[in-house]
Amino acid sequence: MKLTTRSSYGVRALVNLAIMYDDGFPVSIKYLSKEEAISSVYLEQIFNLLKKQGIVKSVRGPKGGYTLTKDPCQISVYEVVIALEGRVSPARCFSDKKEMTVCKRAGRCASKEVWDEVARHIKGALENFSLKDLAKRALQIDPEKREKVTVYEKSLS
Amino acid sequence: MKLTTRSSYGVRALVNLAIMYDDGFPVSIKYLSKEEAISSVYLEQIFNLLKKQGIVKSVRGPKGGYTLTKDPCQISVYEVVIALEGRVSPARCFSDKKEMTVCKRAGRCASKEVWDEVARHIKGALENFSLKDLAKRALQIDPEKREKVTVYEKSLS
DNA sequence: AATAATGTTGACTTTTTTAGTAGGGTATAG
DNA sequence: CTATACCCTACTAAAAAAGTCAACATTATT
Repeated sequence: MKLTTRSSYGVRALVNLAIMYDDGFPVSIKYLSKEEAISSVYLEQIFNLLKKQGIVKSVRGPKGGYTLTKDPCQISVYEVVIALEGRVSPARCFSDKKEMTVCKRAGRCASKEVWDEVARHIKGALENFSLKDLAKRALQIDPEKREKVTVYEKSLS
Repeated sequence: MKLTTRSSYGVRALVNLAIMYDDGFPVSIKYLSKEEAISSVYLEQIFNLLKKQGIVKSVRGPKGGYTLTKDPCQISVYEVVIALEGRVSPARCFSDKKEMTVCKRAGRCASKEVWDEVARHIKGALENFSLKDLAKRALQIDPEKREKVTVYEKSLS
């Protein structure tokens, strides 16, 4: 019942974009990878997926980077997890995307109903958090965060 | 965000024990592996874990097998999943068993709170299902189930 | 126009986990 | 005694996850 690092790295990185959203600066992989201590090459892959799913857009060249396509309060963690993980259902008897059933026994399987219910709960919980919420919380928790952001943004001007 | 086959196999197999609980017969791996179409050697491993966690007890020798240690209405799917999966938390920044934190950033990590919340929801959902519930449902769903059980139990007498 | 800082892409490698096998035990009903 | 169960410790193959590499495309700045 676990997430891959893609989701957790992805969410952590996106929180930074959310913090800087109003300022309009694109955020570079380099900054993110330093700030979150994640391999920059790996982060690139992750942002590739996020871009494909329309969660971020990119700006190339110097002072380039990524920005959110929507206001952070409109992006739920659920959306991000689905983009990076593909699904949220604990069992593989069925998938999130297609309503197509994989396991042949699913029709006569009582436990399928359990996993189904769990998936609904997970979805509900994840939908309840927006990137805005997390950004707010991150600033509360880490007092140095604001400062770091300011320094980075100044380096772009 | 997925479960391994251990949990789903385990739950499916245990539903059979729950159905036969009142009759007092031990259920053999052989029967379970046939009934649920799961490799019998693999199922043995799974029941080994379940036994270690005190969910089932075993009877050796001919007509032996496994039985539940408690009434099925007192065994939640959560208990089973924890026994087989070890945890229910989506991220690995912390574990279920020890309250020990693994990720160094956990203290300053806003997203940890999300995974925490999700874990609570998953736990809640899983605790809401007992093996008794599933047994009942399984009999509703599959009309032939009762018959198969009867045949098996007769072969033991 | 040159440069350097960025994103883009696809293939590659390594590590970890999952799922399952093999093959030897031990206990016990009949 | 023997067949039928559980018991235990390895081992292995396959898949997935995590991460790396290399070559390239775009663009702000000078």
